[in-house]
Amino acid sequence: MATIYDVARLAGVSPATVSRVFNGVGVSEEKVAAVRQAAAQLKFFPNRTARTLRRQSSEVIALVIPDIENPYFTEMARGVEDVASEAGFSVVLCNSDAQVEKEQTYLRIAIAEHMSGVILAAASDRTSLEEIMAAGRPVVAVDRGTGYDIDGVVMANRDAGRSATEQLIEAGYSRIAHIAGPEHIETAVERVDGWRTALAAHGLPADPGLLRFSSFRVDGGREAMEELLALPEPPDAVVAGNNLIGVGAIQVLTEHGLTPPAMGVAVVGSLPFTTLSPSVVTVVRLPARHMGVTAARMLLDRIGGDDQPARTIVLRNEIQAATVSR
Amino acid sequence: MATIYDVARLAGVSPATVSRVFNGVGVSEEKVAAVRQAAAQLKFFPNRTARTLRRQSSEVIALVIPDIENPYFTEMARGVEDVASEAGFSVVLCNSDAQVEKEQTYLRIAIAEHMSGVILAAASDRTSLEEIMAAGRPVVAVDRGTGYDIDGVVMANRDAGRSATEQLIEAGYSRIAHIAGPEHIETAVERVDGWRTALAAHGLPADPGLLRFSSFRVDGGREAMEELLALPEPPDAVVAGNNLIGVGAIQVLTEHGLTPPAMGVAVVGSLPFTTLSPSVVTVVRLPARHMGVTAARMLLDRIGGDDQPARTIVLRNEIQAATVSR
DNA sequence: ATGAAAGCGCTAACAC
DNA sequence: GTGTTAGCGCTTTCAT
Repeated sequence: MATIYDVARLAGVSPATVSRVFNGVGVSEEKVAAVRQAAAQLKFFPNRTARTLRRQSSEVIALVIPDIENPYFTEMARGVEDVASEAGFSVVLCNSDAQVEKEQTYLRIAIAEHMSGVILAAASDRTSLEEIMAAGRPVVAVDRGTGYDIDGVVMANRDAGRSATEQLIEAGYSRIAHIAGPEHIETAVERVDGWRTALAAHGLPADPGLLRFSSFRVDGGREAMEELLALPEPPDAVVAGNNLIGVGAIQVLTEHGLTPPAMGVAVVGSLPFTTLSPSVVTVVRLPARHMGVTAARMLLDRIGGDDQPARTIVLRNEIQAATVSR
Repeated sequence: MATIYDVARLAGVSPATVSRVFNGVGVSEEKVAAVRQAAAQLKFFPNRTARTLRRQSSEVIALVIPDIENPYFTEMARGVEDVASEAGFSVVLCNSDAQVEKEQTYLRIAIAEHMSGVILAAASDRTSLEEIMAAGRPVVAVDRGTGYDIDGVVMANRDAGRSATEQLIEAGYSRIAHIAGPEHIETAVERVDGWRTALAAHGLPADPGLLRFSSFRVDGGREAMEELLALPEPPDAVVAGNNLIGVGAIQVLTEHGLTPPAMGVAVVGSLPFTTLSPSVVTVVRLPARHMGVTAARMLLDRIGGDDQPARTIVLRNEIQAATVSR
């Protein structure tokens, strides 16, 4: 690999001048030409590691998410990436696999690699940001809060849980179960809250047996749905706590010949790649891409030196109601 | 941020000793203890940028894929990640968005950031690897070949196309269309080949109107399926060139009241998050995770200095036939 | 506008 | 086993 010195020698200038050419500051026309020509000839690309070491910062941001196989997060990632690359930043995607330890490792890498900032969908409410905050790197929380006083972008989760439930009530269902995500994740708890609120508002029972905490994954949805169906008095409808739970629940229902709307189904989150007709399942669409875009903008602002007090932005959902009921 | 010098001073040793402690070479028990204690107190983490600059290599590999929203690639990413992190490497995921220019940018970043190697699912047959190869960084191709003499892991695409088609033939369909991926992508072309072969072997027509080149995405599948249905003489079955095309095609069929098996459907690739019964659609399962695992192992071997001639590994598929026909 | 030179934080010879 | 020291390739004062 050619260095700045090789280019300088070939172009007959100093290393400093080569650096200036690549950083767009005042250099005379002729020298610019000479340097560019020499660089091309040597296939020179500036060594980013050296630049980062010298500058103590790099145009890279980290996006840490708990499940790279969940389309909700990849859609968000696209939003982040579009904004970041527009601004000349690269995004490195880190999959914490919902484990606090892995997450911690990635946060340390972000510090140690001089990344400019982090967008984080926390693995749990036990996530620690001490180190990264001590390092002075800006962090924006997405999807879930963190317990720290930092910027954040979240969905209107209570609303989402409530609307999903209300749609089922309006469609005439009355024994409405809820398969929620893990109890230690904020979004899950808030959606449960919405489900409770809606039931209470309509004088329906929130039978504890109808609430299942599960994982935010397909198998979690499957297991919980099986349990619900095995109940002495099964529900006649179910609210799925996220997209993957929805997929799992519907799979099980299909296997039992209870394809919606035989049993009512409402899902918080878009159904990824569904082949179902949109008329049979109520979906509360969560603007994942928009969340990514917003978070990236906030982070870039912070990187740019913005130091106003921390803000949290709550994104509104869009409901897409089933038109068919049983 | 504390440096190695700060730690050395506090622990009463030389910077070199601190370095040794963090790199696991012979240091006396007491000094190790002193250094660890000092490091903890100062919240010291080794600066990776500096280490990378010095060592001229970093324990990071890049995984460049054309569509981060496609579960096929994220599943593969998990495989890569599992192997890599086991070996102490981090993976940075780069989304080329199927654009050769973006891909080129990421490859340059990989060079400039001293990453140890790259796993690449090429955006197109025009992908250039000149620079990265000149930089001496190992590259392993996945999913698609590259036209360069490098290691690769690919699926048995012809087989996949052929098996998918034959399943439909055996189920009694005779006018079998194929919605393929882009014509400039190897995997797409090979699957077309398999489709042709199967039809020929059974004396069925490969009507040119029944072959549609499209994008490897849901909307590509949708458009092509609409076109096929609008034909004066529409097909009675269709082979989808990948998972997302399959989703799009089935969506359109459902909207037209032609849910499989009213029209036969076979998909090359697993249907992500499907809520359909497995009995109605034939699926050729592609071992995406395994592909990632294999590629990561090959890359790590190369990084470790392995210099045997380039190998290409072809992964076998598993067919999961529909049990219901019309 | 340009060059000389210092130094970012770490590692790896090389001495002892 | 441990310390000294010279860079890795770049940016950035400070002179000129």
